[in-house]
Amino acid sequence: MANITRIRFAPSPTGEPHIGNIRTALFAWLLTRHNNGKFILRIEDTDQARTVPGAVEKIIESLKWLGIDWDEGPYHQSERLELYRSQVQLLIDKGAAYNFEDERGAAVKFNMPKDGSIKVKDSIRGEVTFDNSLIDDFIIMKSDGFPTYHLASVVDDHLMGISQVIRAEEWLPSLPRHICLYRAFDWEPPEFAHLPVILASDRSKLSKRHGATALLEYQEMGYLPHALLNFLSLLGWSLDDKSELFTVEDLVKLFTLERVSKSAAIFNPDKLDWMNGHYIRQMRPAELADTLLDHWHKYPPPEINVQPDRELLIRIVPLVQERLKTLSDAAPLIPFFFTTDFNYEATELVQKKMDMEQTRLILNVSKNKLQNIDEFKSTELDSVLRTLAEDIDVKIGQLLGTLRVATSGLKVSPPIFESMEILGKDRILSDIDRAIKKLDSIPKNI
RNA sequence: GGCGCAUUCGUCUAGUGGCCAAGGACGCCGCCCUCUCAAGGCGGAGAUCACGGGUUCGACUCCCGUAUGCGCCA
Repeated sequence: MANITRIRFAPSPTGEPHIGNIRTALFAWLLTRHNNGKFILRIEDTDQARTVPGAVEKIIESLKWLGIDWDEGPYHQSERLELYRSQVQLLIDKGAAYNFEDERGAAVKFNMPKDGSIKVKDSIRGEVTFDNSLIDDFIIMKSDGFPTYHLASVVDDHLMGISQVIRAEEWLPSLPRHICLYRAFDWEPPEFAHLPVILASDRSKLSKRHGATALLEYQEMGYLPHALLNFLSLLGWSLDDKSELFTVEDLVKLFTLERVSKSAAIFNPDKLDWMNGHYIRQMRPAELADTLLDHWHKYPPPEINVQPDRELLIRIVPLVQERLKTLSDAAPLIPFFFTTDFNYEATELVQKKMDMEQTRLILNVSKNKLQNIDEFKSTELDSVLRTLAEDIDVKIGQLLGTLRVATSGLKVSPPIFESMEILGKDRILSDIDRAIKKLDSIPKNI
């Protein structure tokens, strides 16, 4: 009731945030918003040696891309050193910590209880138990004057009023240390939830050798933020036995820790592709066109080297929409809409079970028929060319196959009648002329 | 090595003692549709619920052990 939910995402700026980091952020954020709480971003940069320049910017960019917003922060632990020092001094004064020295200099260690055990309730795993005698005294303040993760995170979580600590499973073994720290400070510990990890397909930790692991790489590859968010939400959480397509609002409404699973999940790119394609198919043409324009602006595709016209693109989009798994799939399908300068081998004009003469015939008679069409509409093109194929006794697929290459330069293309309508009569006729010339240039050795 | 956590179709998962001779999704296979590729529709294969003991009238579901995986510490 009066308990206000305050949850933090506390990444270390040691590189680009990967899928696992962001999934943790997502779950923490979903729970916060579900409870109408405050979400806090805290940068844990107390390990100077591992801090990577630019990492904070990448963290922020990643979160913003997915729409994960925060109410406070980013706080930087490196700016709170005095605070940690005074808290450590407090512990020393109480006898809960002590100075010690080794070859690297003077540091401070925490005095772990030497016997007994710690039982803690984890919101996901239930009660977990640790034997104190197995845990050594540990460093809380390093010789460089920086606190360790253990000290800094406990101090900050308490002082920032964090109600639930949501973090990855890898932190579970250090939970007893943190509990002891809370006790030494005489503070009430927050609730803890340790999320299952995300693994690569060989069940090992996700790493660079498994391909894309950084979240922003998925942006570059043309995934939609909503698809990624939805997909990630299902890695370790589920609503029931059926639902899997959720809006962000649904997720916020439905997400609870009770439905988070305990076991590690393997990242399955195939399913992500499917989901991304699904959300692409659901977009309005203008919406997809704008999304593509944005994507191309940020990651210019090699296939299109002009600035595509938005209105034209809106007409093209319905032809390719259902053929896309990612935004990056679009450009290779449509360069011929933006240039007549596409290239292909003359032999590609010749369809299976056809020869040069038949191909030449197809091109010539098609040209004649097309010339006489006044309404250059797909339905008209459809019926005219279909009739033509029958008249000259070739399969419609063979006829269209030749025209496909002639007008797009592609063996696999968007639907041909609709494409021709957009391209217009003049353009199509000149494409066919070019094809005929190309065909004539083939040395006759068949 | 010690400790901790986990273990249902290839993968994500549903399942909280009888509704499960285990359901859904992705992927895969087949058929239909079809101008290519897709999308879509229909159907199929795919899990002795890691293994072994208990508890119980009854266990995927509870307990113990083993194995394996992952993590943390050194």
